[in-house]
Amino acid sequence: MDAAEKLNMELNYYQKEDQTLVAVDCIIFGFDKKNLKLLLIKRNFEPEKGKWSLIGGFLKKHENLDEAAVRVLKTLTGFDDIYLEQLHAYSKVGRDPGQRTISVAYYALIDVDSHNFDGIQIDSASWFKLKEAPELIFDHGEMVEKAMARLRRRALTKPIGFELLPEKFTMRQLQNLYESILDKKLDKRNFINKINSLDVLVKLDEKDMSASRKGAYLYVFDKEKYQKKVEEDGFSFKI
Amino acid sequence: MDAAEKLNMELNYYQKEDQTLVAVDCIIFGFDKKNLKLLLIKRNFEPEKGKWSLIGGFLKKHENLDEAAVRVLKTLTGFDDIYLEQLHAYSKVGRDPGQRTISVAYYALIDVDSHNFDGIQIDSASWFKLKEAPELIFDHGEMVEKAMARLRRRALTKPIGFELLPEKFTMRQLQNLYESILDKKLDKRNFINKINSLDVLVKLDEKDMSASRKGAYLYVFDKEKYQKKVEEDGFSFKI
DNA sequence: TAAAGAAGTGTGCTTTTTACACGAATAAAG
DNA sequence: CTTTATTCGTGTAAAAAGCACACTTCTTTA
Repeated sequence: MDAAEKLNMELNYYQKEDQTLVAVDCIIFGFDKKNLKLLLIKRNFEPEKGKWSLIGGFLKKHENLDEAAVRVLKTLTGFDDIYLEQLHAYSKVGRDPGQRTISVAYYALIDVDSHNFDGIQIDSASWFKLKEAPELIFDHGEMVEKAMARLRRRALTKPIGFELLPEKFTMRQLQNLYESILDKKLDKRNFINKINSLDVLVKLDEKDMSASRKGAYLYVFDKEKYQKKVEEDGFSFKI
Repeated sequence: MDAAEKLNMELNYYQKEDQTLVAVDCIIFGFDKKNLKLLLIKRNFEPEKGKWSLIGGFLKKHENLDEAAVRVLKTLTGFDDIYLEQLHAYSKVGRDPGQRTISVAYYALIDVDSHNFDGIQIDSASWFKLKEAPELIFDHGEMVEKAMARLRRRALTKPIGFELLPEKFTMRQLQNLYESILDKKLDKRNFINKINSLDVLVKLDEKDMSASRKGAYLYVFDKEKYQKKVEEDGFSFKI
């Protein structure tokens, strides 16, 4: 039997193949105008009851992975208008001691302040500053690491940072966000010059008075303008 | 029943969850010193018999996804020392008409000339220039697109291009490779200056006489030097 | 010995990135 | 009413990186 026939067999006789549980786990990043945070739950069920983990759920027959991720996120937070991006599939044998499971990780970006989490669906969920997050079960720590690396890269080349901010924000808040994501201080003037040169923000006449006597002008991200620039001029967002 | 209990149920009663077939599909890129190519097979089995596709196989209980990808690749090519990287999980309901299957795509980089494909395991496999590749089954075309985009990004920031070249190569071959990957002409002098400024190649005393009367010096990538620079100086490879 | 063809090499201009400091505005405290 | 405290907002110059660009060298073959 040559290799083609072997593959043939594999592909024809689907019923002989091993089936697997497929899970979706979500790394949920939030930003509260100051710190980058992670939403975790304390498991009140086995296995690993009492330990902290990402939220997750299993893929169902009738849905694709993106839909499963949205469902899982909505179950926990009540929101379904949240930025989600597939990250990586984790499949180590024995990663979940219960049963052979592979997990496809997604990361989500939420503007914490504009979403009311009072109605949060799970009591034992809470936000942790990234650096103060507890140890996580299974390979969830690894997932968070990879999500963070992905976020760092993406935020430099795509305007996803705005997903973490309220619709109206100050330059300072935007800079704080980037400083949190990149984990380093940026120069205020250079940052503002760079952002302005991108020419995708609209400066409002309104001020945010919450952080200073003087007040700081509010800006909004002009998504249409951004997309038009991308399509028409091959513009690329780079910070 | 609150959301926590619902998740609890989901997570506890593993046996009630839908199981899924998990496949691995490989986008195999090759470079023959001139063109970037794709290795495809003509299916001599159902479904979609007679059409072109990526090679693939199913994940088995005892292996993780990386191992499955290596196995699939070895089955087809006979080689198992090939660069592989996970790309994305595809899960559209009905993507495979046979049975509900999700597929995790991997892309592979092969130096075509140094690998003897005479002993290739499947008769109906062949290399296609990227722009001349036939239409593919299922969502394989989408996978190739995404792999290409990933390769373009990666090759600019990681020294993975060398995986596509023989151990010894000329500057011109390296430039041809980058021109193929980026699909644009590069300036010879600027390219060489850039590469030399990275300081990770070793120029040999040997010449390649195959492409010119004069002959062109051969170079090798100094992997140890590269890794040392990354670790010690935070060096980052950028083309 | 002439012709052909790829190999090899450096400079000046433009653009981008980086470093860096002070006056303006305003509310709160006295 | 005046002072104080605090954040906001702004520009320039130097350095580095990117980019455009053309001629000579080498060697084989006719």
